[in-house]
Amino acid sequence: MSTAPAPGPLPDEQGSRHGPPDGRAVGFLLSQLGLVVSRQFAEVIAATGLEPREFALLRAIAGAEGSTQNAMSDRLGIPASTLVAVVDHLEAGGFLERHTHPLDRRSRTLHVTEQGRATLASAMRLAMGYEQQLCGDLAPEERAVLLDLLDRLASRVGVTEGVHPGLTSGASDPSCGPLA
Amino acid sequence: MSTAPAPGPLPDEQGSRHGPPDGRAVGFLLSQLGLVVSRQFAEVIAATGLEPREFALLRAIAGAEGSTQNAMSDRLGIPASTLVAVVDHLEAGGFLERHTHPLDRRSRTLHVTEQGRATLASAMRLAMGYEQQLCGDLAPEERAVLLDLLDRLASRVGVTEGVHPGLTSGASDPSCGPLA
DNA sequence: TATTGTTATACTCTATAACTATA
DNA sequence: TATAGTTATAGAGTATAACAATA
Repeated sequence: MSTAPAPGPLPDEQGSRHGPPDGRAVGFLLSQLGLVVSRQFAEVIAATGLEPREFALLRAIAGAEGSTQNAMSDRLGIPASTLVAVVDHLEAGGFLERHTHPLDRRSRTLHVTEQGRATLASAMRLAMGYEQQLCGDLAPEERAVLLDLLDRLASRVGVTEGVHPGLTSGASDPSCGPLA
Repeated sequence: MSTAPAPGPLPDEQGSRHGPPDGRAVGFLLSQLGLVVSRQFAEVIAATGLEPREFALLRAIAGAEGSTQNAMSDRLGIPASTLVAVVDHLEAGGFLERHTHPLDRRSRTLHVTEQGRATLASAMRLAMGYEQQLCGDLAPEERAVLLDLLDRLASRVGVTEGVHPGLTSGASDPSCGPLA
């Protein structure tokens, strides 16, 4: 699947009245902003040694201590084979540990270490700081309005709450089909 | 550069008042929406045989007929070596032609064919249709408000109008630095 | 010697599918 | 026979640098 961006705003064609009345495109802006915000977010939390999806996984485990890799794979939409590498890296960094499941020795349960929790908290603070900075020009009511509008687009477009499509295996993703 | 997505919304930590008051994150929503919208847009215009960046290039050339590859490379922020493949594909599809520059035989000027123009117009209609569908739940004033808010975020975050960061070479991109 | 376009190389990312050890 | 995790392999995409033709 090509994850290539939308190519530009959509100026009116003279005469035809199909397009937006102002020649600007919500889709293009979202595509631009989404990419830039993702990159900047990655830069911001890089100070903690975490990549975004490692942060996401660590947070998910912290909220469901002792889950198996399989469970996490399902929950985050990350293919099992991909998850292995992420867990490897987090374990090598001392952020989490694998234990063998007491009842099923095929399974590994995942546990956040003390260092993992500290790092997670620190990454959380950085993330919230970035959110504040990103919205620094917006009055609180404006931010509320923006959140509402984005939420409506998100539900229209078929985005699952809290699950990022970038972590999901894209090819067989139905939400990625012709149109929602 | 990792273009990995932001990992999730940001629930309040009890006590500390650094985060958003509602536990939802504009950054995360933008990251989610941007990716999904990009994918859907690609699906929508795929009917024309164009990929998003081919669409972008074809549009740019149509608006600056006879430009050289170098000029286009600069303008869109696509590395010259990458542009070659895109132009190759567009030329093979009959959408544009390379001519040798009359004054400098190193340079190739780019020209949209008749078929290219027809296809471009068709892709444009599809794109505008997608924009309409995307914003179908929004009243016109709401859409105007959304555009205004997104524009303000975009300028704050350092997004160049009409230039998509996904086309730009990410590594050496200053707008991708620690923070804007 | 510098520049345009091209090609070659290397590197990252990811998905598919084989493989192991348990069940 | 089926499942959890792992490893291996192959493909897409892209950036870097070498290259040929021209200036």
